[in-house]
Formats: sequence, C-alpha cells, structure tokens
Amino acid sequence: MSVTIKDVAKLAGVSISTVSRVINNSKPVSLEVRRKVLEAIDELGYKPNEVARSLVTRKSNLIGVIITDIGNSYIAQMVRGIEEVGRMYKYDIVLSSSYGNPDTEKKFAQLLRSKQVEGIILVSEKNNDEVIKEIEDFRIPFVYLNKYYSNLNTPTVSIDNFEASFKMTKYLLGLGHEKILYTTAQEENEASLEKFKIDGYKKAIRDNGKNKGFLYSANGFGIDDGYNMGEDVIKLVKENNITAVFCCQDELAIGLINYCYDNHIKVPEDLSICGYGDTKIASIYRPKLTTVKEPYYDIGAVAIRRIIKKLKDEEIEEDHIYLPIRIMKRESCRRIK
Amino acid sequence: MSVTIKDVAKLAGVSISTVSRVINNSKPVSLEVRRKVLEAIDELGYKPNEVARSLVTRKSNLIGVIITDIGNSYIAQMVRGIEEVGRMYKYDIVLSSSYGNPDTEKKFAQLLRSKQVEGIILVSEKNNDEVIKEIEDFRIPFVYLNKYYSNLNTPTVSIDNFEASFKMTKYLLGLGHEKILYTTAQEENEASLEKFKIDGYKKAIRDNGKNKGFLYSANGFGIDDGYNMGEDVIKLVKENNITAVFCCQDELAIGLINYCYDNHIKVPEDLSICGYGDTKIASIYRPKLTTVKEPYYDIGAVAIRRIIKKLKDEEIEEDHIYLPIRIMKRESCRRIK
DNA sequence: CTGAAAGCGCTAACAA
DNA sequence: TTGTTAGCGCTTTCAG
Repeated sequence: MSVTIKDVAKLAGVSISTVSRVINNSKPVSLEVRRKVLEAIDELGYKPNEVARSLVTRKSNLIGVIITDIGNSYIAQMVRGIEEVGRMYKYDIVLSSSYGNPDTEKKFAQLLRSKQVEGIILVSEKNNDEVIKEIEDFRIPFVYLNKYYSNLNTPTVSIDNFEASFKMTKYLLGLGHEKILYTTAQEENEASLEKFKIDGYKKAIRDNGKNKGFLYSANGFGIDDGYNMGEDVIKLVKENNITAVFCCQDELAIGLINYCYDNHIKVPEDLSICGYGDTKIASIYRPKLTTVKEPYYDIGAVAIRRIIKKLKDEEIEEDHIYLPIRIMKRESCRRIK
Repeated sequence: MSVTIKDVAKLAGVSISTVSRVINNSKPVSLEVRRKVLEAIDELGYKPNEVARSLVTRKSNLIGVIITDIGNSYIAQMVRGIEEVGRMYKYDIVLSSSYGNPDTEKKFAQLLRSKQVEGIILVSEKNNDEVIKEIEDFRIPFVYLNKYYSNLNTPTVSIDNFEASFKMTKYLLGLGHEKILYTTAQEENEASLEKFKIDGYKKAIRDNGKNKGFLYSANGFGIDDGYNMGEDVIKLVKENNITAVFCCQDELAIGLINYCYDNHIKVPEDLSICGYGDTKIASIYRPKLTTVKEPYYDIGAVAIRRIIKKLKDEEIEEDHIYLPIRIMKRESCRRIK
C-alpha cells in the first residue's frame, strides 16, 4: 500500500488540504507549516497519485500517439520529436501501433480517449477519413501526420512537396543531367502527395526547356519495390540515355541502388540516383544518398507543440504548417559534363 | 462535458451500480435491464472513464517503458515487441526517452510510478544500479534490458553472448578464415558483456588450434567508431594477413565497411567483415552484413510477457531468460580456400 | 437481481 | 493562513 496525502497530513499534523497546497503551491502556506509538510513528504517518500489528480483536474498530462509502426525509422524520428518536446511541457506519450489497419486506428483512438489523453497525434500511411472524423468528434487537439497522402481540413505539418521536388530536380539539372527519370508510386490516388511532387519535377524540367521528362510508376514505396523496379528502370535508362533517377522515396532509391549493386551498375559512376525523405539510412548507406530532407523530428516536434499550444489556449497559426526543406547533396549523384 | 455513468443510469432508469455491472459483467443483471442499459450506452456513446476506473481498481493498464532513444533501430524493435504483446493483454505503453542520462532515467521512473504504471521496462545502455534499486523499491514487476552490460540479480532477457560469439567465430573458421580479428570496445568495464563475447571468440580460436587470435579495442560501439578504427584495423590486417574481422556490434562493422569503401578495399573480396546484432540496416546494406541475430523484437516481447505474467500471478521462470540466436550468413563474409 | 452508500486519492470551493 | 467538505467517475460492499 503506497503512501497517500492522508499519511502526510497525519504525520505533519495538518489537514490534507494544506498538504495539497504545498505540493501544488496553489495557496499561501506559512513557512513553518510548509516546512513540516515538506519534511513529512520527504520522510514518507510521498509521491502524489497522478491518477487521482487527473480525475479531479481533468488533466491527464497524457498525449496519445497512434502510429503505423515504430519500426519505420522516419516514424521513430517523428516520435522522438513528439516525445522530446512533449517532455518539455510535462506531457507523457502513450504509444499505439496500428500497423496500418484503419479499424485498429479507430479502436486505439477510442481507447486513448477513454484514458483521458488530452490530445492525439495520428501518424498514418493511408487516408482514413472515418478515423479522422472520429477523433475530431472528441474535441481534443489533434494533428494528422501523413507523408504519403494529404487530407485537407485537418491540422497537419509537412513540407511543401511541390517545392521540394522542384528544387531537387533543379539540383540534378544543375549537375548537368539532362535526362532525368522520376519514379513515383500510387500517383493515381486522389489524395496522393505524388501529384505535387510530379508537378514540381515537371515544372523544373519544363523550365529547363531542353528535354521532356520520364516517368515510371513503381508498385509501392518500399525497398523491395525499388529493387523490383530495377529491371524496368534500367531498361528505360538505357533506351533513353537517362543519367539520373529521382526516386519519390529513399527506400525506392536504396532498393534501386541495391539492384544496381547486384547487377554491376555503379552508382553514381554509371547512373546518378537520388531519393526523398532523408531517412536515417540515407547517410549511412554507401554511396551516401543524395536526397530531400524531410525533417521528421521537427515534424513531430511541431505537431505536439501545436497540440500543447491549443491546450494552453495560445494562439495557433494556420492549420497546415509547412517546414523548410533541404537538399542533402551527397554521393549518389555526380556531376556530368 | 463528456457522458458519465450517471447519464447512462438516468437514461436507462436504473442505478449506476447496475450500469457498472453490465459494463463489467461483474454480477448478474436481468436480461431486460441489461438491454435497456446497453441501449442507453449506445445512444449516448458512453465510454467509461479509465482514469476513474483506475483510481478505484488500482489498475492503470499502463506499463512504463524507459528507453535511451527510439532513434536506435534495435530499441525501436524492442519497443515494437513490447507494444505488440502488451496490446494483446490490453496494456498501453507510456514511453520515456532518457537519452542515456541516469538522472533522467530515475526521474522518469518516479514519474511513471506516480502515473500508476503497473510495471516498468528499462532499456539502458549504461549500468545504473541506483535507478535499478529505485525501481525495485516500487515493488512492481520490472525487467531490465541492456545489450551492452549485464546486471546480475535483476530480471532480464538476452541471448547467451558467449555462445553467440563462439558460434560466429566457428562459422568464420569454417569458411576457411584462420586469422580472425575481433574488435571489441569498453571491454575493461566490469559489467561489460564483451567479456563473454571475447571468451566465446577465444574459445573457438583455441579449439581450432591453428592460430592465436587478434584483439582490437575501439573507442565505442557506433558507426563513427567503426569508421575511425579503420586505419588501425587495416594496418593490423595487413601486418598479420588477417582475412576476417568480427566486430562486436553491427554499427562498428558498418563503419568499418564504410571505411573500406572509401579506401577502395573491397568487402568481402579483400576482407571479410561480420557484425553482431542484426539491426535493421544489416540486411539492407550492401554488401549484406553477415551477423549474429539478437532477436530484439522477441526480447521486448518476452520482457513484457514476463511483466504481465507477474501481474497475473502466473508462474515465472528464472530471472534471466535466454533467447536463441542465429548466425545470419550473408554477403560480407566469403569463403576462402 | 437491484439500489444505496462508501470510498479510491486528490483538488477546490467555502468557511473560519 | 488553515480546516472542512463536496465532489471527480467509477467499483464494490452491504442490504434488501
């Protein structure tokens, strides 16, 4: 049986309200009494029961985070940002992994709500309006994070994908590449962010004015998909004298480079390849991957910051927060004359 | 204002105890009344307040997990295991990242306790007896996970490091390597698991009987450390005709291979290199890394399973649970005649 | 089978 | 400045 406020009160010879006052600093308490209470607390090793506290204050100091899978390094980075700034404001994180299942997302949202979390961050990889509606019904601060699909009307934080893609293509062009292949995936999905990225790419190609672009559609965004598209892509490269491939995700790029490695095509000597995301592996891999940095840590940090602002009734900027991007110029793309 | 048990009771025309009984199935309730209550619950969209529930039942259904950094992929895997089996038993995970600071670990432990978590898993990378003592004082189920250092007398789950290292060395020997360098780090630390790994390596070398072993001590376990030891290691390799390097961690191996890549030494053609851990990158990297698989997911899963067993007063096996290992035979080590 | 009432540990009026 | 008291939303005796 753990020690409660009553025990402290008894030992200090005061009422429980007084004890409450000193631990919360909510009302003036005479120096003498405060000292006695503090002593009693110390002697008993008393720690307030946060559950009881939550019940009366209606503040759990908990923020629910629903993710697809912490095994994805970009999600781990986001969670890192979320946790770290949450911590600064004394919020704890309750983590739930949905593994992409919408029903699970919904169930977890309800579960979190019944645990009285004060806000929810949903990191999803599909588009799931129903869950979003459900969470919005809770009327607690909510941020939706999705690196693949957009969902208008829901607070979110991301990069400007059009601009990012435009800049990367410009960079490639600047390196002397004239024929650049953009590999996308699932671009037919209404809400896919690929739309913007393709547009950015096309705009840069168009601005350059020398060549038309090349588009290839992979089956997905994973390393395997990157590897599997290898044969098609290399064929395309050879037929059209393409010198650079801009992959819509790092994983795709890594998979493609792996395919090249296995088939004795040298990157970047024979072919320049860049990615998008700057996931952890991008800088570890050899050749180091040239890529667009999506600041995952910051995205998480800003997301929870927004929730906390809302909780504190601070002024909120617009619903969609855009974070700055950077082109990470590394080894996988070389300059050609 | 959210709907409470009172609202349900009123709408259903029964007492709150009856409502409680139907939601908990704790006592018989007549079919008719049950139906009415269920209807009311449904109509109001009632969800029990878990905080209030926790207060009276003293069960928070929360398990606290203190980690160093979710950015480490092996930790992400452990957390994945923890979360996934926790979920099966209806436990939620509260995550706290200490970034290796012992004071922070301790503070979080106390914080978690005051949030009434029912158990704690501490994933640490240093040895911190004080924190362990503190947590043990809580008298709640506790598991300590540390891939670098051992702490006797505290429940933990790991692999048998001696055996793992022995097996890997055997495998290298079997590939025809006679001169194998083992690169360690921090082996002088009393509690370091390196002791066991070095012993396993030495035993295999001794059993083989042909050559003495070679030991090199890096400055740490990271990719940078692996890269930085490159010069020394390659010198050692050349001077002694070493053909294989067994690194005590995957990161060290990756760093070393990166060094080789940058210095035009081919792996495995010129030198075989293997790691230890089988972190995510090991199978993505090219060449694919030959390594010892430490089953991080399972370690997390078994750890929380143990906590839940304890919570349910099920029988507990011994304090130290050993999980089976596997040698992942991949590309970075080749057979030599 | 059902309801009234006590109480989990704490905060926050309200009095004094 | 301090104590008394009424809850927060729920579970759980104890009567009936």
